[in-house]
Amino acid sequence: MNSKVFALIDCNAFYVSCERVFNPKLNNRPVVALSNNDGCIIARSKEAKALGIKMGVPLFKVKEIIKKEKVIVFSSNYTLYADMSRRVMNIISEFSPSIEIYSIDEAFIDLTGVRLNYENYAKSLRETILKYTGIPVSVGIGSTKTLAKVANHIAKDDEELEGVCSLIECKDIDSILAKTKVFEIWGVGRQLSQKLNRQGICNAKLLKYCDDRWIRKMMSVNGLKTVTELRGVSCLPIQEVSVTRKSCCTTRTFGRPLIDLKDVEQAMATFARRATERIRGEGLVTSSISAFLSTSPFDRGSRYYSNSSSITLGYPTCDTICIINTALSIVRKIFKGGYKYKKGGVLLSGFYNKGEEPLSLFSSDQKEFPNLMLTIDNINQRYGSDTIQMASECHSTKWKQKRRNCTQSYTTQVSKLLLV
DNA sequence: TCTGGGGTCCTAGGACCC
DNA sequence: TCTGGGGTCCTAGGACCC
Repeated sequence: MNSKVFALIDCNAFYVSCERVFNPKLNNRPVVALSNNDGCIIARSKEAKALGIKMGVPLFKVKEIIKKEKVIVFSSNYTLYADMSRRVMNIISEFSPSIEIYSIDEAFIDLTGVRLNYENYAKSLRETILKYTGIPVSVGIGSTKTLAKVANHIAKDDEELEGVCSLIECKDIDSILAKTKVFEIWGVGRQLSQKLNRQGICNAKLLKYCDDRWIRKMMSVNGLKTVTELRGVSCLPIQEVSVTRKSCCTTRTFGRPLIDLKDVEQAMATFARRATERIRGEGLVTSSISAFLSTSPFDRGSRYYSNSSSITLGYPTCDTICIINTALSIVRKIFKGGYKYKKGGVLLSGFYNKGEEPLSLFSSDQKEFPNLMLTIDNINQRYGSDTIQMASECHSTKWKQKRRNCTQSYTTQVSKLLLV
């Protein structure tokens, strides 16, 4: 048998589940978790879904339901979620040597050649994760990653399956695909599904039997891969080692609109510093710096403005001072007075591993402070990421985001440990 | 009052080369 | 009268994912 077996492990309502681990009173209650700036709902418990609260909806649009039904609302606590994710992933790695961590709450594993019953294996994985971390997961199993995704949806929806669904022994995958809307297929988003629907292709079974050349034209090369995977032919392998990233950005919606250049500069200096600290932690240097600013696209009362620009450096660097200065020079160029800025960001790209960057013939005036950077990183790692800032940030709080109801860092700070 | 953040990949079109 | 063909590289914009 040369057919492959993939499993997708996906945490159920991950952010809500993390909060429940440390506060069991939340069990069986409607709970939601919010995006940054307390803007949108990005995780919902089963009970909250049942109230009709949709994924991604802005908080203010469901205020009524939340009040009436006493829905519990959390600002997102990424420090906690990242640590809980690490624990879940560690357990999954023990069940398969071949794992791809796909997102904070999802991982693919390769089960090809496992001699045990796949469903039993998945059930024991699920029980172990629940027992050791308190996080409930669903497992979908299929001969391709795309089919494992389909199986995972079924495992989540059908309570009788106890969180595990395998399509490996399934004799009639087509009838399952017929019940899967094209929008639910991994890799088919809003635009593509509308386009397919207009052509009369509304479910995965119809898509599976379309002509290859037609699919290539409609959905481009990745779309053809998706459809090939629906047919049971694996084209998307497990990506175990994370390849070097191609870009790194820090962007935020400001807690309130900024009007003055000085306030915008302070926020953007912080974004530049955080992005630089991240690439430095990964041993990278950047050769291209971009910055963007925009007003709110939802504010009908004001004129919309958005602009960005980038600068290519003559010499790649990971020096915070140099990168902040470059970012601020872009900010001064794209900033226009008289607008209410609501969002900004700094994007770094054109990376090299430190020590492998090309040397420049003309960069003798380049000033860098590697020892200073190392010291700052050590301090910030130990005492919290914003402990040492650059003077250009001015310890600014004007742009700071809303975070009305955020739980503490139960697992990453000794002083915040839960007392029992 | 109030609408997230961080990524990847593909394509079309323009500039440029000989 | 009549104005090629083949290629690379870069960028902006749009699609997708969680």
